[in-house]
Amino acid sequence: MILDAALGLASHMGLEGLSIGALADVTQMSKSGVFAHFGSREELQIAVIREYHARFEEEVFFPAVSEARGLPRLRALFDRWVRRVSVELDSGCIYISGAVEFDDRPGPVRDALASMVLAWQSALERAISLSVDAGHLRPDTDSLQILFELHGLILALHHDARFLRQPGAIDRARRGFDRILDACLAVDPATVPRIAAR
Amino acid sequence: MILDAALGLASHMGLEGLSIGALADVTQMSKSGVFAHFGSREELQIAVIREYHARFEEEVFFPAVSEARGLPRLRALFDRWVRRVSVELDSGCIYISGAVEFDDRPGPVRDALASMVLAWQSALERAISLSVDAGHLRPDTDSLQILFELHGLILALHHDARFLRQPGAIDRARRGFDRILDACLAVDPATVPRIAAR
DNA sequence: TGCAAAATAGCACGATCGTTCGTTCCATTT
DNA sequence: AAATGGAACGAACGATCGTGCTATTTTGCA
Repeated sequence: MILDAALGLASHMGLEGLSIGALADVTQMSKSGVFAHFGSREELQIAVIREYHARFEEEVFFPAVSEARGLPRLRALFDRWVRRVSVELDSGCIYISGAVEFDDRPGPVRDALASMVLAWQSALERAISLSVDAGHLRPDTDSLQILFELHGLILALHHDARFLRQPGAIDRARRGFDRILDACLAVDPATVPRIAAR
Repeated sequence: MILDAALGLASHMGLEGLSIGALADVTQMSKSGVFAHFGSREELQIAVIREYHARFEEEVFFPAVSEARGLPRLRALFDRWVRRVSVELDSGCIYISGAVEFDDRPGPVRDALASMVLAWQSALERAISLSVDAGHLRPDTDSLQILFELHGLILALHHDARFLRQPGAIDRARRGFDRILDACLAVDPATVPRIAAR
């Protein structure tokens, strides 16, 4: 319950803005009562990161891996990723806000955050590579480059939707996805039945 | 001099992490001496944003508009943008960090930040539209979509270079730029002599 | 039902935050 | 020579921060 409140608070104020006092107010507990559960603010932040990671896996990664490997799975991953970032229209992505807050603040919090982000990125890169192996994407596809550009779409979505409050950012992200992958589609139509269709 | 120090501090700690006490330490002044120049913390933050905007214009926008309109100018804009975000490898982009910090914190600071970002985005969009008008890009080019994707490349660059400390992010951003624009190049080779070349 | 253990509350601490106030110093002007 | 203005200073304020310590309450198990 405390973790849940902490996650909600951190999504609004960022990991740095997450204070034990505010968390105590929200949970109707005393500061020391909250504090005892974590032992330090850093541990609280790390616990929040881990919890966010678990939910991210549950809502984005796990449901998507049940899709057929290759483009369908990749599309499902991106689609759920988009939904996660934009549905959280009033609860920002901790991966993104944390990356900005801790980009030059070394320490265990940054390490925890980075390892989670890297884990997600490598999972996504694997899905891209699998699409190549499955023959859906051209063999000379640079999967790390695709990863970079897809990540950029999500970051731009987060920026435009959350900061600039521009509607239509979701569509732009999806259009970007299609455009990026269209350029890498395998030329042999036999190997790609109709997977690329929206 | 104070503003200069404030900018350096804000690039490292973010606009929210910029404190008057720390600024006084850096400038070897008293807190009240610093404070008197701005009247409030919010005014200090806004002054920093304005100063950053001025420097951004000076280093990115103004030199690029001296290039021939169309693709050369657009490429120059992106190139200087990339350099600004990555050269500041140890002094983050305030536009980007500020967008995350103030994405759900209404007020004059957010307004100032948003207006600067929007100004820059519309300037970039104009450069894209000009490339269409000049015949360098296909007439059916969606300039706002291009803007969205280019912005994504910059954000991904900022993320990978600053947070993940991954070398090669600059190249990925540049490659992304080429890929995005290659797909929109006008088909008539007469109108595009050799502008698309790296 | 009783008892150990865990959870929570209460209180206080040093530090830092933004801000206000009165004062001093120096340069410029009258 | 006197008066004025701006800039910086030092001290202090209330608030909040994270973090200890010590009771007290609640919980789960024998």
